[in-house]
Amino acid sequence: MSFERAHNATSRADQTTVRRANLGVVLQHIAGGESRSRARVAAETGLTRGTVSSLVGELIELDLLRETGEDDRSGRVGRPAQTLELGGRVVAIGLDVNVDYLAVCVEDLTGTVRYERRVHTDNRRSSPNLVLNRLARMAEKALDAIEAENLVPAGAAVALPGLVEAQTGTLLRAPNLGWSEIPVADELAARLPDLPVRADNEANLAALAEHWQGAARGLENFVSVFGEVGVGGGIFIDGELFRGAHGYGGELGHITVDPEGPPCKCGSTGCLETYVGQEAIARRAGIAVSAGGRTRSVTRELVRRAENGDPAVLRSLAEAGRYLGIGLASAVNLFDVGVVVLGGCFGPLAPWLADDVSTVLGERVLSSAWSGCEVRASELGEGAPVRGAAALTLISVLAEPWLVAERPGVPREAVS
Amino acid sequence: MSFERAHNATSRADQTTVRRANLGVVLQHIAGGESRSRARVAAETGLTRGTVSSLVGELIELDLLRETGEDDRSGRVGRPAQTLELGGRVVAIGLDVNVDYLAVCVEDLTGTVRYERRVHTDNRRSSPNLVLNRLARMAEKALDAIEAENLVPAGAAVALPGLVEAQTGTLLRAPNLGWSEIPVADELAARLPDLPVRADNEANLAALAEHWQGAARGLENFVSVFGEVGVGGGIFIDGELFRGAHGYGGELGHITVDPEGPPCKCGSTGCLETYVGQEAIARRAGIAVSAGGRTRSVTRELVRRAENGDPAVLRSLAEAGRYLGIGLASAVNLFDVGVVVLGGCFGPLAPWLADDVSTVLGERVLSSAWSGCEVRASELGEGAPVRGAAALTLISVLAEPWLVAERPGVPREAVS
DNA sequence: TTAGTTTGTACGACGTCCATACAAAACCAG
DNA sequence: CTGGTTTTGTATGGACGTCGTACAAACTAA
Repeated sequence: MSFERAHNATSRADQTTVRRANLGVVLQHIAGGESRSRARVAAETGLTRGTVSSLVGELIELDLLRETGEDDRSGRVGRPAQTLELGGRVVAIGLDVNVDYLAVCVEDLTGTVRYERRVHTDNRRSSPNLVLNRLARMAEKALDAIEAENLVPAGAAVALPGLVEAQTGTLLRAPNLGWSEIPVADELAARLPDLPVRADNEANLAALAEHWQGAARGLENFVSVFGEVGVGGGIFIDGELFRGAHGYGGELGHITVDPEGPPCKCGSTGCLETYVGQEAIARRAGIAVSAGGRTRSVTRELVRRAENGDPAVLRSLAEAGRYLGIGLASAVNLFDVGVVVLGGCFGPLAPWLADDVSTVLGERVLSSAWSGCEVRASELGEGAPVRGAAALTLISVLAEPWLVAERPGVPREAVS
Repeated sequence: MSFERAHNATSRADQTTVRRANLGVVLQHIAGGESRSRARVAAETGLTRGTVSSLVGELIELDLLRETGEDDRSGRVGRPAQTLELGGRVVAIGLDVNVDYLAVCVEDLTGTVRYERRVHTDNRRSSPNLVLNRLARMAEKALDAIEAENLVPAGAAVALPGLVEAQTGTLLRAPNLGWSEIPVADELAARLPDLPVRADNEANLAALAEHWQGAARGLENFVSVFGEVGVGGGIFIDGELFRGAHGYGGELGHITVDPEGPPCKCGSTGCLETYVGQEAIARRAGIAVSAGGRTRSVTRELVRRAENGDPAVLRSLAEAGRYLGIGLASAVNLFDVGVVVLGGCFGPLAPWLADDVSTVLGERVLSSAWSGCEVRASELGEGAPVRGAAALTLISVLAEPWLVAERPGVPREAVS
């Protein structure tokens, strides 16, 4: 199953093109909302009931839809509808490599988490090879659990804290991990036979997760900023993750917020990350950050002290909010979105950040007079990247359902 | 002819969908490049020769293709091809309202300018109504010229120096013009019967023009910065103009380059425009800018003095180059493009700007180590917005050729 | 029980592309 | 000059997918 997106490459169309498009339309319509019967889908999509019947039949064969048969509508005239529900056995695997943990999760088409594990290890001190071995073993256990429940994996994706070339799944550079030029997707694919593996930036996948099941549910356009040791950005435009030309767009952390500012690991000066990265916030707040310290515990300490009204912490967070606002304003001016989501460590800290961010956005966003910019806190927090990694595959399946038919693992005519 | 783009709104597909898509594929293939015969188009698109024949036949009927019959290939075996050429009578009108001039042009599908007029007037001192009347009269003269040559107008678009809601064609705010909340597209449509009119930001349209016939020909991804009194940005991603959620994205001029910088007209401080707007450059260079002075003469003066080695001017331009680099670096980090085009007044000044911009981009762009960012000077200069306005319609026609059949002005079966 | 309403399926019509065959127009070899 | 080869463009039947219509199924309301 290949996942390339032919965004603008106008390619020749065919009857099969029509069929595939309509399979996607029907599946997404049922996934997205209220319609739960063939007749309603037909009425709302404009397709004929006959056509919808045929499409639904194929989707049921592909194990992407189920006919539950229950219809609990009362007092309505006419033959009762056969209720359609999303998904049977198709699931996706999400993986996450961060500085101080590895994570895996399994999610089905409805967004329900069916399996989840998280292991805390300092990945800065291990070689990429060792870490990927460990992650592959975690994925294998997840695959065992999937098999035990008679589910079928449609694919896997891994979230990485660095610059990722999305097309090839290569990690170009992860300063906080100390890795560079690692073909992570290929390495994992070699360790996990018969499973398509993709790789993407953790901030991108966090944004995807917020759109899929989090604070940005249903939003077609928003910017999400993901704070950990580094600061990443995920940008959603027209219902799609925006990756830029090569696949490593949306790098919010290295927007210049002050050209005379402190030097950044990236080689530039005054990057947003040097002001609102976790280390910078902790340092200003007077909290010592050991080299091997866990990022989550730092955030917890910040939250604890902020709740107790520690003035140094409150000052530090206020400054962080201001700089976040400056950086986000540039992104909002360029992308013209109406919502900003604060994710990663900014999620728990949002109560002390959101107001300042909001104020600065009001001052610096050109279109704020017409369409104000709303600031929201992440709902998924630290778990967003793994969830987004799973969602990456699931969203592909919803958009291009026919691809699962071309997978060897998913029998076209399953024995059920 | 409606021009809405259903970007991600996966809508039901149909046989007519297939036909329309393939009409676009064939037309764009002939427009884009080398293929000039049915057989070659078939071979390169993957369609059958028979199907291409049928599609070409329809496109000829729509007056979008012509069979010139001449084939000057020598010494090649086989039956000679019937040469196909773009476009017969279909043209588009471009309009441009700037601070100190009005412009109109007529362009055909091959990108040839068939008519062009430019009138210098101080539009800051006139009411919007008066200016639009004047512009409409210029457009009418262009329509007369079109009719005299037996051409058919497919539509018009107007470039505006301000925030434009692209969907409705409403000018929300043009600080340098002193206009706000003017439904320019509707106003012009009312004055120009039977002609679909759209409106867009001048920087967006300048970028479109550079892609269509200028310095960014053939580039799928680039950022263009357009300097005049204000500073605008146009962003091209995946071969399409990026407009953002509401249609007023890409506002490069109001990226923050220094939060402690001077106040900007937009209400913020330290915007890129306050450093590299024409006034700022001229002021630092010691050139007086009168309130009603023409922007073009200021640029000419700057170029003249720079050529003579005026140190104040050279210092001012070096500083402008540096700040342009800082602002563009943020855009390049977010959009992940490989090329930057310097347009508007930055075009003629590029010899003194490009190196500094390039240097700063090398320092501040995160991915510069892998894919360096090239800086180019605009080829169309001041004329880019009008040309882009015409191109807006022409590109629509190439992508969605069937729309011209639904226009009353274009007879489906023309008498020829 | 009967009429009315809604759901899902069956079947023929239509549109579009594909595969194949064929005619047309050139070049090449002898 | 003539016949074979190559390439181009057209014509025709088949495959595929949606549409429109008709019809059976299942429920409500009177």
